[in-house]
Amino acid sequence: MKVRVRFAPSPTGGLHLGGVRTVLYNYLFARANGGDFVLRIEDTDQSRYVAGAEQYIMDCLAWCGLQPDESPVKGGPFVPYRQSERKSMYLQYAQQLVAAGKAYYAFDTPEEIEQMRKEHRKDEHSHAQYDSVTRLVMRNSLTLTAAETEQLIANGTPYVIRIKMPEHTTITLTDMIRGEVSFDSSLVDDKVLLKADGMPTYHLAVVVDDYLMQITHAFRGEEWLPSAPVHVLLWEYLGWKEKMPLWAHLPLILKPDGNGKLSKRDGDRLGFPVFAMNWTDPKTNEVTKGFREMGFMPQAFVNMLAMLGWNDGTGQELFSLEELVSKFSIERVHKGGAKFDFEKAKWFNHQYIQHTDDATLAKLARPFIEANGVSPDEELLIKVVGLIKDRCTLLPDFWAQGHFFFATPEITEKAVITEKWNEQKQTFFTGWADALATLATWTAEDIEASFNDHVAQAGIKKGEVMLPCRIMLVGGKYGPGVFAIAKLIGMEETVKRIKGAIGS
RNA sequence: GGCGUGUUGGUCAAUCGGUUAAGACGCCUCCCUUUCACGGAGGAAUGACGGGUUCGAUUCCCGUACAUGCUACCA
Repeated sequence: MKVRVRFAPSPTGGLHLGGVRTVLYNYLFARANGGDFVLRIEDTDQSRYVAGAEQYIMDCLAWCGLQPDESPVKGGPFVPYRQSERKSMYLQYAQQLVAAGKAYYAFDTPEEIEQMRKEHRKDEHSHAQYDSVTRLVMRNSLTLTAAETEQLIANGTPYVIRIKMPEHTTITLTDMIRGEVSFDSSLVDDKVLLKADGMPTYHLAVVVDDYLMQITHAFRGEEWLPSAPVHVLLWEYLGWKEKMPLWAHLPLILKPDGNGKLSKRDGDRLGFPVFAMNWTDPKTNEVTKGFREMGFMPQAFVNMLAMLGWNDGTGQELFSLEELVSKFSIERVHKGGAKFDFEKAKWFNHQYIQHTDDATLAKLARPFIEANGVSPDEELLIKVVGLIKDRCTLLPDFWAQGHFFFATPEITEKAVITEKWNEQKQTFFTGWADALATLATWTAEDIEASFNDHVAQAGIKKGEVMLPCRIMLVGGKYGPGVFAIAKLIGMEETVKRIKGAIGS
């Protein structure tokens, strides 16, 4: 049987780190097994619909290089891929369950349910949920006569269809990561399968669609584990047990400080992105930073995510996507959640920058440089990138570390020059600047040789003028070797900067 | 509260009964660099607790603690 996996997000906002990792694991598994990777949009909750979220999710996948084989826009043999467009398909299965005595109609209003919960919460040992004991006192097709039920439906009374959980049955499933996990059916409530608006809930939709789309392996977050018994039962009740996918519940990604699931809020609070790309909330216009805009390379981002909860056992940390495809194994995924470490994430990006050729890097860095209003010549940019990549961790660093190559910098550390300034230095720099203008060849070596000559002539220590020289050219105490900088910005500009600095 | 899941340094983590308990990030020291990084060499730092099983437990089992997830007509 052909391997088929799916990523099934709900289009309600930005795409979280954990979501991308789920996509990644799906993708790797599909590729490694010659299978299909499906993107299915789980938009059954119309009240949570967010405009643009679906497109945004697809854009994120494209940026990461994790494109689905089948999706709402790409199509495929199992169209449609949006659950809202599949609405009409679910009722029959819900009815089939009712007919088989595995589900029932429930007419309770939200207020009535809330009332029931309130009463049961008073009793410490009660479950306060719609289950095998409480369903006997609620308004549903189990407590009403068949005629009453039919009448209510005929009258257009809103109803939902709930699964009828069996009593005292142990439901066991084998998780690819956790092994056998079992639950007591009595402790699971009668989940709503079909909502009053005719839409299925996630529970029905995920089973029906996974069956219809012939999904063979289902990866999802650990937060779904408690409802897994409902899904297992549904596969059984619908008569599809043989076709049930193999489950894998992925560990959670935790916040760096304290504990708990990593949320968008933690990113804002601690100053790092949580979403793959910038997300603008269409209602509030609030922008949440993304890894892309913060200057991560997609390959580094993906590599980092792969290592968050998985390793190949050898200690290797840098993997190309192709390598991941061949080496990834779901069995080696960790059971426990991992705290997200932004410092480590940055390290990955630094590694990728070092391993990327200068021309490619120049293209990646360009938008972050142009964001500052300059548009350097491609050849120059490539040289600059090569000179400063060592000290760049994120793409915007190419501007921070290299802006002085593109425009005369503002001197921000003037004190370094002025504090110990004297006649001797004045003479040295004036003389050297003039000498530079007559230099036969403009190489870093020649520039330095000239510098050394003048240092000797002036009778001062090289160390006394090196740093001031750097400040004149760069503006601050950073950057690559001074003579390499002079070489690249050219004779005229070098002389201009030195004279400009002396003059002021 | 109930149920599920998890627990090796600050963080990510290797180990599939016997090791001086890898490696990486971060941190500290030194070297390199007349800037800052990069790089190099060192260093500090780990099996939650209590019982078993075993010749021997980080590893297997049971408790406890702690953490976390879920307990919606949300996914």
